[in-house]
Amino acid sequence: MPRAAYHHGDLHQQAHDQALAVLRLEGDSAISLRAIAKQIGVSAPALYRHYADRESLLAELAISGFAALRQQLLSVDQHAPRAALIGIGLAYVAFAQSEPNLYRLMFGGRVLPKGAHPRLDQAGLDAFNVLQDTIARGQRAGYLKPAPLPLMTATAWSLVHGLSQLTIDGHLPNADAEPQLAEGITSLLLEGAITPTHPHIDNNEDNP
Amino acid sequence: MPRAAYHHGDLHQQAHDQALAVLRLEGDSAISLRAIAKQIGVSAPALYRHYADRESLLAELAISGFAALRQQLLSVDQHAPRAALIGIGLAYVAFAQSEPNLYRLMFGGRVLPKGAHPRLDQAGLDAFNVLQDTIARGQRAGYLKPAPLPLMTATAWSLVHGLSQLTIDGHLPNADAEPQLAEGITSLLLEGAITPTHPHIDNNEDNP
DNA sequence: CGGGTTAAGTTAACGGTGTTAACATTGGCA
DNA sequence: TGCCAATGTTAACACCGTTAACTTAACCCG
Repeated sequence: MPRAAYHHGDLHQQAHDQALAVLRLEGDSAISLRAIAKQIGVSAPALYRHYADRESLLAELAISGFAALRQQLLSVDQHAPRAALIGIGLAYVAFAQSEPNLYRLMFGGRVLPKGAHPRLDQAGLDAFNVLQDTIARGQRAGYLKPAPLPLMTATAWSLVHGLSQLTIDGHLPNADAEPQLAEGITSLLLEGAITPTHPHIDNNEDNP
Repeated sequence: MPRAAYHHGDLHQQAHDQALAVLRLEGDSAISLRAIAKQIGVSAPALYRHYADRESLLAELAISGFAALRQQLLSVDQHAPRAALIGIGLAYVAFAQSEPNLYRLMFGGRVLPKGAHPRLDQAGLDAFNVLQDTIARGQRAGYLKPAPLPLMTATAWSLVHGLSQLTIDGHLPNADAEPQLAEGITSLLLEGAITPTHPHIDNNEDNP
């Protein structure tokens, strides 16, 4: 077996795990190849046999993050359209809140420019498609308006992503009542924000 | 007056400007105190007379960013409620798209943990309040539902923030038709995503 | 006007980083 | 068995943020 062997045999996976642990605890900027190598008990350049550079390591973490997010979204019950939509939203926000640093890496944008890591882009698309399919199902069931699918998907994605980002970074004042917040927001999108008493008369006067 | 003077006289502002220029071009991770000092023609530790550390410099950039965002939101015409709400949304997204790297710094979350820079938190709140006031006005005018104000504000903020983040990072497929997208999304939130059959009149859309 | 206090700059240095070059070791296959 | 490719090693380069100790200049006050 591997008793201080020259060839480690498991370096790739072990570096991945170690980096993920550091990411969870301290965020992506705290991930250091040298520190990871030292922790594993290997020299720093050894990591370059398994990752082209630091960014590739981070990309791989983000890829597994998107896969986990996708799994979490796939586990939502798709029976009733409304429950499915709200369930997707709650699952999405719950993922972000349970893995804030991983989520920030996945969507940070600072690292990982769009086209640099094709597998990353694909993983993001795969998660995106779960949400899109749920919306399309809601439309086919007649529950959702027949608005253009890209528009509806962009709206839903923007809403859950924005809420996730704002909550995990503490930007929302009145941060009390979080679970109700996510559900209330989703409901508000579904049912609309304007008063349903009259069909919209646009140029309404505003003073009392 | 000061030609190659020992006391620079304007170092604080000049470092701020230089850092902002680098931020715009290459993002916050490319901001280096040593490089900025060299560019200005001063030694690196001189910057520590004006900024406690690198993070403080970044915080100051973010503060001025929030002030600029607030000004842009304040310039929206507040006459008609619906136009005001859509205008705020468009102005918000336009700001993010015109200053993507600055916007990422302001909301990145990686740098600048919540309570570390009180002036930053206050600047964010000031911008937040412009949006919140607009929503409250819409409620007083009877245009918006009388839902809890924090809920409505969180929803609107999440939506525009999410859309901004997703578009500037290129996460949305079908990224065509951007201006329509922002307006369509805002309208969708206002009028609701579900088919208006539920409010007990003339329902003929049917589907199991 | 002169002198001291202090704000604002200097160089030198510490420990850390990603990354490359050149070399060493090993496992597996012809 | 012998070679080759994969996978490690050490040394080194060019950066980085930050601190300590020192120097210069500006200003205020007696």
